[in-house]
Amino acid sequence: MGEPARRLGIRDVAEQTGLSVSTVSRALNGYSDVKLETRRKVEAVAQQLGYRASFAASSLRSKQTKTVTFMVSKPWTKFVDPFFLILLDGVELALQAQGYALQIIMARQYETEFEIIRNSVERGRCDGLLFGRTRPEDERVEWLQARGFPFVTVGRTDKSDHDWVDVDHYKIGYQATERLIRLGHTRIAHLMTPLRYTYSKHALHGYRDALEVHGIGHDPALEIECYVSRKTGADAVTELITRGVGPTAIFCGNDVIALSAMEAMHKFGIRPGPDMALIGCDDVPVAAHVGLGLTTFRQDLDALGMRLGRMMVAKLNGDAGPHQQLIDAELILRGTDLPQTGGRAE
Amino acid sequence: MGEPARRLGIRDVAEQTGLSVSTVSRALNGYSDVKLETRRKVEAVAQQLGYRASFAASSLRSKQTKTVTFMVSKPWTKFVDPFFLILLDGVELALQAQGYALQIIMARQYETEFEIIRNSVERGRCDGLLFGRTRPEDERVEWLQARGFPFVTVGRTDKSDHDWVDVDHYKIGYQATERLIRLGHTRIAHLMTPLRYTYSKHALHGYRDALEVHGIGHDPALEIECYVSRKTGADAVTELITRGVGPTAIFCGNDVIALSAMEAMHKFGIRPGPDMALIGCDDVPVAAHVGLGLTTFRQDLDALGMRLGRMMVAKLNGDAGPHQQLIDAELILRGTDLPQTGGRAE
DNA sequence: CCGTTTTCCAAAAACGTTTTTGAATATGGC
DNA sequence: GCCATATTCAAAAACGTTTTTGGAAAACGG
Repeated sequence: MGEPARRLGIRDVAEQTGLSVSTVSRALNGYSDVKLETRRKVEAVAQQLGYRASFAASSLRSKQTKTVTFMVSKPWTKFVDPFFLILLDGVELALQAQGYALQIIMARQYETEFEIIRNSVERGRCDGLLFGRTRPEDERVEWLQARGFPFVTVGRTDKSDHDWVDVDHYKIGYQATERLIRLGHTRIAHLMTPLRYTYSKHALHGYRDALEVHGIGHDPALEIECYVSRKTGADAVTELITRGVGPTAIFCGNDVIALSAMEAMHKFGIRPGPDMALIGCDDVPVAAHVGLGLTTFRQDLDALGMRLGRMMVAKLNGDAGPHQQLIDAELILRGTDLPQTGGRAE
Repeated sequence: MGEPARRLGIRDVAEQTGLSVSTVSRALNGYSDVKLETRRKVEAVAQQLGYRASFAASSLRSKQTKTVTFMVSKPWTKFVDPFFLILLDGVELALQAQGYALQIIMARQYETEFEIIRNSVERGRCDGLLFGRTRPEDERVEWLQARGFPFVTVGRTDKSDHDWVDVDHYKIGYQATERLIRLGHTRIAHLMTPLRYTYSKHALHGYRDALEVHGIGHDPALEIECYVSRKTGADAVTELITRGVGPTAIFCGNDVIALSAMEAMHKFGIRPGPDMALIGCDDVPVAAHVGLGLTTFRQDLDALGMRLGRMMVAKLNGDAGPHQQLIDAELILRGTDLPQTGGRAE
């Protein structure tokens, strides 16, 4: 028999405070043309009533959502790559400091990513977009650029005129390979992350350049592309062993591949480290605790995330750009980067 | 000098098709009072123009967002617990099938969770809410119940009249403990997840009940609460060893704790398994590959997620409920659940 | 062939804000 | 004391949809 439970609206605050709706709105949104005393009263009443502006209404009228969407891709979430998660933390921090909210959305597969982006952008569900796993020719980037919608990517593309942050995978590939060469290795395999991603190519170039600089030619049989499920690091190791192409060291594109590779080595009775040097990338939590400790590269993801967030905010505030940031990874020496022994069985 | 680039609106579709705005809306939303031929034409034009309804406008008018928010807590994202991530996959699948979108939002700490929920609900940013890490007395649950806002939790509270899905941690605790007792152990420690969470208490009860049923009293010195950073599983093991309370087996509330415990054991020269039986919970990806293989419990998270999603949809569709689902975990026997040897040094 | 129902569409109201515009009052300079 | 300006607020328009309401034309029943 009661009221039909209307939504608590700005009108209620206006009535309760004896002011007009417009004044209440301006008071709550921090405009300067409202007396301090009035603002106080409005805030008090709003607080007491528990009023908050309807998101739909305010974003319809003001044409901004004060929200940034980060799109994550499924393959990574499945195999629980900490990469994006830790990144998100920094992003959120940076956005929040400027009054923006972060909202995360999952994409089941690459084909749907584009659709998700279109939907988010065309329906006006966010003011800016963040995503990773960029490809050299990335249709998402092209579409967003054409529309002039604000976005920052984690990773580069072939186009250079958009905002991005990225880890210097070229340097990682170069440093890892050089480290292994210095340890006396000459037959160094590279278990690559999927080459469709730009960063995989960067790592590959670093790897090849390091070999070349030291007078070692690269051998296609030692370069194997790995995937999350189809062909894992273990599969690649099996391939290397059974084919007898005889590497004595392996540089893996990421730790998941390295971990998987280590597992296969155990099956073959090969000790990661002493029998087969190994360097990974990402420094996943278990890397330090597996076997002798996996030598790998650590990235300051918190910093990367913060930069990502700040770049987004800058763009949203009208800063033209393009802003681009390349950050270095740090080589974490542990137990698996051992010298070439030569005295191995076989 | 061109047009000021107005947003593409439903009006444009109406003009292009020669119909009224209302008819276009009804056509696009699948109402039955529009001729098939007309609907086709509208859809074609909308498609061609690339029109999509403004989210703000449509949700303002229709009072629904067709969106469900899942709130994840930071501690878990930091330590990259795959738990919620895999869960999310199932949730998304179930929601999407019913035309709902899933949006994820991070909470930096528990204090902000409540604020985030209030903001999402009061500003009308979503139609339903999903979250985990429930506590026996959970203010989030109470507040949402009082407001009558649709939500489903992952985990139970002391109130029984709301929707939830949960893993039967009582049974896990009971089974793990019983397994260790059957192996001859009588001094069985329990490294607990934080007791503020309901599920930790369930596991503890299962542990204690199993002991009691087999005539073993529980020893407070063997029950140690572990946290993600402050007091880890390693710290707890150190405490157990240095205090000399002499357990021969440990049941850990989750695998992260177990992994950390194993690390400490190595420091003490204790072999997980032979010297100290160990059972974890969650079956994180590395569990199978660490040492002898960690014996643990696997939960069908995909199924749990799907149920969670379907429950949410049911609630959104007006199904009264309450719906509650308890799912069993499966004991995965690997290498660390070994019999009591008795012949250990000291 | 007339009255009734069904089918299909359009006009207008409504959603809850923010922004624009304007106006009353207070303040300042001289 | 008067004009110009600053301060503070209110009325009304606008945002882009969906929903409500109504009405014309078509189909139907007898």
